[in-house]
Amino acid sequence: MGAREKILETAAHLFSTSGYRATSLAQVARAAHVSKALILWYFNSKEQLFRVALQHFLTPYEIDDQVLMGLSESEQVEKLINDYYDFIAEHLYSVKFVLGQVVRGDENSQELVEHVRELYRVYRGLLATILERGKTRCVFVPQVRPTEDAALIMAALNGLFVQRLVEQENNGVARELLDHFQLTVRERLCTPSPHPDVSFLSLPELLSTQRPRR
Amino acid sequence: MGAREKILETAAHLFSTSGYRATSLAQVARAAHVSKALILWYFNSKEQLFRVALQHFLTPYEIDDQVLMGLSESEQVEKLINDYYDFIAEHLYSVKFVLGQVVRGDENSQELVEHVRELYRVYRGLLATILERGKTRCVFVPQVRPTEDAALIMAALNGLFVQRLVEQENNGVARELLDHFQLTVRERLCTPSPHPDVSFLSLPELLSTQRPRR
DNA sequence: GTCTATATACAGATAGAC
DNA sequence: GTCTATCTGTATATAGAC
Repeated sequence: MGAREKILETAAHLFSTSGYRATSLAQVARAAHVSKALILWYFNSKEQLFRVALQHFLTPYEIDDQVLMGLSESEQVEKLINDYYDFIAEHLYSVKFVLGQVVRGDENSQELVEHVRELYRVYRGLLATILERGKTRCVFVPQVRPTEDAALIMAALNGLFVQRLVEQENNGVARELLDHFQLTVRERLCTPSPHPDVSFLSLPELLSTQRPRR
Repeated sequence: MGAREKILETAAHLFSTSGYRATSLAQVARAAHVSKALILWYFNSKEQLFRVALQHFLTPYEIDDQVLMGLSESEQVEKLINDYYDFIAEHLYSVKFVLGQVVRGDENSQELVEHVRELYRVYRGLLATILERGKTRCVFVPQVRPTEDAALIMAALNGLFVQRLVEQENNGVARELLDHFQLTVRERLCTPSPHPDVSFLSLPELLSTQRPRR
């Protein structure tokens, strides 16, 4: 790996974990085993280094909606939720960083935040579309309000992420909560099966009266 | 207002919006119309100024659970949700700051974050207790899992907050989402009335029937 | 391309006049 | 109490040798 690449990778990592101001060129230089001067030879200023380095963890922030082909609406929702969660878990340090920039309103990363904001909207729109389709196909309950419920699902997911940050929980506990969330979402969205287990709960029966076929 | 007070207020505001490192004593001094030396005469170091200034917006972070007296379990949940949301809306800039510290893991505000973490746990515990009681009293559906559902509700609330930050939405849109969330929570928790009006919206009536005495 | 040496600016903190 | 002047460290950035 060339020195330039090494610098970029190191900078992306340090900026992500410590933020712009808290990361000095000296730190980057030490961690990348180069001199400060070399960094400024490639990138003319700290700010430029920052911008270019951001592309490193901005590129993978793309949505691939091909993978939803052939799944039922409820499976699609389930998959979108899991994927979102997995994505955050996998890119934890950079997501944390972006959140930090959002919170601070740092002017150095306006473009970054805007990009993420856009991805966020796309994701939510995708969810809403699926909810809408599932609703018209009567796979989902008619009370579903696509836009609002999509926003709520996204909010809950973001909240689970924040919860994990605040509580400093390990992934295990958070996973359990996600499973519980998946369950809750299914119960809220999906039309109950024609032969519900009536033994205990009365709600499903109630709703089953207004349930047409697939 | 004395110079000391002026410094404290200015510092609290600047630290809250820009963070510890990004706020210099010179800035504080300029904004408070005093000299740097005076700041260090009152508070011996920048860090100490930071700590003392934090108390300014840490004090109001208390939970008053007396106000829940005389409400039904479902009303209690509703109130807790609204209060949490209102609190965040009201203390937006300091909550943003705390979130920023959590995200960054800043060692200068360990105590602050720990305090908030504790309040968060108490709030969640309170919610869980109410859910538990409502469940045994059959005001809530038996599928309710107090701990998990409380955590989920908190997560959704935090998520709504983050959503608002990311989307830079005005309070109006966020309010609508909160109302939709309240509705969703009620539908999930509350036992349906024995004679639900299935025609369109059954919920408000629903709640009025099952409201027992104190 | 990569380095050392250095310029320049600004941070937090101290000394001491008033 | 409040100030000006100054010290010291560290940050970004430049100059120039190799």
